[in-house]
Amino acid sequence: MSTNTLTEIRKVRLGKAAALRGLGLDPYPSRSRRTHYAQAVRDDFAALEGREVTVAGRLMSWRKQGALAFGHVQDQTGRLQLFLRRTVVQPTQAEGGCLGYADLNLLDLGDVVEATGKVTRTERGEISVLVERLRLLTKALRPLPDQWAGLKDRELVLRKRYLDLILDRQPQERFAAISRMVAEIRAFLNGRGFMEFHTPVIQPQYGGGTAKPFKTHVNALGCDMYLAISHELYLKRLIVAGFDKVYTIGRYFRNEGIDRSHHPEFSMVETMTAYENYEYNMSLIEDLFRHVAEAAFGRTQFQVRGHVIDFRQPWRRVSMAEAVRERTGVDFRAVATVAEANARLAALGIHEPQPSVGEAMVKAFEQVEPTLIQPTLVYGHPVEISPLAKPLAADPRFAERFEIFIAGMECGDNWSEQNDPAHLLETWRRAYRAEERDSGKFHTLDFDFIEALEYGMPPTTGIGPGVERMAMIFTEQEIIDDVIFFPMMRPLVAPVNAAIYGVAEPALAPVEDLALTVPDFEALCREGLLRPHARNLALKPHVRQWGLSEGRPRTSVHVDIEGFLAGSVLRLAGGSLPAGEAALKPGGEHGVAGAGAPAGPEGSRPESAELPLARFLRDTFPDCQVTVSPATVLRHG
RNA sequence: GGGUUGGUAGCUCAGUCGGUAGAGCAGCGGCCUUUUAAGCCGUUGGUCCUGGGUUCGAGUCCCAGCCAACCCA
Repeated sequence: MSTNTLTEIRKVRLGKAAALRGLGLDPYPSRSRRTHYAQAVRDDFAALEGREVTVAGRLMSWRKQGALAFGHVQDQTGRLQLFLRRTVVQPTQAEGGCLGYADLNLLDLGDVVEATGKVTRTERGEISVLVERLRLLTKALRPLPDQWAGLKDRELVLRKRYLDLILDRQPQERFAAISRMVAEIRAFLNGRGFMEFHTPVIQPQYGGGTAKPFKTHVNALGCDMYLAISHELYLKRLIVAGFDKVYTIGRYFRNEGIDRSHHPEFSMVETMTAYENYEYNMSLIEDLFRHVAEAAFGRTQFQVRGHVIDFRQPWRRVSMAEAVRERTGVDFRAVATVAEANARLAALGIHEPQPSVGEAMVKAFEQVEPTLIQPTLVYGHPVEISPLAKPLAADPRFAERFEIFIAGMECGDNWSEQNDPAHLLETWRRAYRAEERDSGKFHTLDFDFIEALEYGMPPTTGIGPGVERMAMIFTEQEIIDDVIFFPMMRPLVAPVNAAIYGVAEPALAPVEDLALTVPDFEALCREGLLRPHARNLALKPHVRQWGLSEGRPRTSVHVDIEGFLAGSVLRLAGGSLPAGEAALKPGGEHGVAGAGAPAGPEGSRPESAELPLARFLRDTFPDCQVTVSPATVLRHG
């Protein structure tokens, strides 16, 4: 049989799965009886030699030598050799699900197997399991990439990260380390008395930062919302509520550029501590990094961008003004006017005039950043760029705010929170311009938050180190995609998969909900404002019933129309009706449920009757072929 | 945003001056009682990213596009 294209390989393997079923073996049984990990067998060989163990994992190598066979299983801890003798392996038998030596050709590399047998050492000295019972746990339908070469295609590594990890130990260890790192962050904060809370990812206002948000729509509420660009306003509400030390490991979404150190979706550890100020946080962040280094990685020195960074030393603390003065010779504290500040900037070779002295200093500071190699805390940012921070008592032109720099990278932004509601409102009002609402340049006006502050938030301070930045430092990676397991990429259906799965075109885009009702939709069509995109329209009615257990059954109905919108599905709302009424309305004037009165018992498929909407479409767009699927009925509650 | 590079079999890669598309691994068939770059022999397998163009003839040259990476801002 000719087998080489992926399609053919897949067919052969499906055939093997069928053959296994023919032998009474389930190619996808429900569980394993593993007793030992590979690593444990190797580590405890002295104690385990001659004793029976069961190991399980992916079959990674396979060498048959007549009546002998050798292979390796790989589990989370590593690989272990399987040693098979024809005379020792139990023959195929349905009960127990054992696969015998005669049927080993039904196994493929990449299958997940379980092997039971005595721990032994082969003549060449490799610790092995002399297999007595072999079970297939999962049949793999696709071949693994070449193991010797590994996955080289960077695009494939990113798109199919799981393959890279099967083949390569290094990224496997890296991502495990990142997981440990996050666990240690939690352990550290919990140990300091912090409480972890969830804050909303979908927010009506994207407050707490300046960045372009992702916009989304909440159907149930009929309004637009934003994915979080920050979580601090919610943490502060928790402080108002009376918790003194809170944190979240938040998911952040910023609709901005992607490069080697920025990703639209990322995470930060964000804390809020009441009754303390930024100086508390300087110590907290230092201790946090030191704890993570030692507890999750067992060392304090790391290679970052060609520098050896040592987290054991106390971190340097310097004011931004002083750091700029040291590096450039310009002391912006002594600069009185914007004109003078911009002249100083120009002298430094920066020909981008800034609107304030403070912002000019920040611009000049950009020259300093790359020189901050060992962990450095830079405090005293200009208040102009610190609308949520408190001014320094000693010099109100600067804020109680600090940033962390490591190997020239900014690794966290932190401050004493502005808790004067009148002052904050004033600041926001000054900066806010409605027409630039979604530009990402200004804080939004979150009156609900101001209101919370007006009840009084104690003095509060927070830190916000980026999880990915920390991961890059501690795992010594320079590209953010190497610490994000699933980096964001354009969706892609490979042609070979399109063929295998019978996808003619890229899958339809997610449902486009215009929040239109059927009558509105029909009216718009009649007026010629809406026209179908394609000739073939497929109507799919959906009936959803809920509230049955509460004795208040409700029914909502909607129709998806494929082909009406280019590349997406149009969903028409049918509203909600008391149960029964919808069911009893076949062909009711606009009742889409008429397509399939949900009268049958649960799970039954109602007959598809003529749908008024379908008739309308046929009448209005005579060129179109209109097909109606049976209604899908969903019941819950 | 700019520049550079890449996309050929499931994977890793060759492909000369424009002349019928190649290898290794995986797969398939056979052999084999101690293997470890994965035993030995045989064998199969292609949307050369897509679409145009030039040409008797395009993986190769030209144009446009798609996807990605790397570097710079």
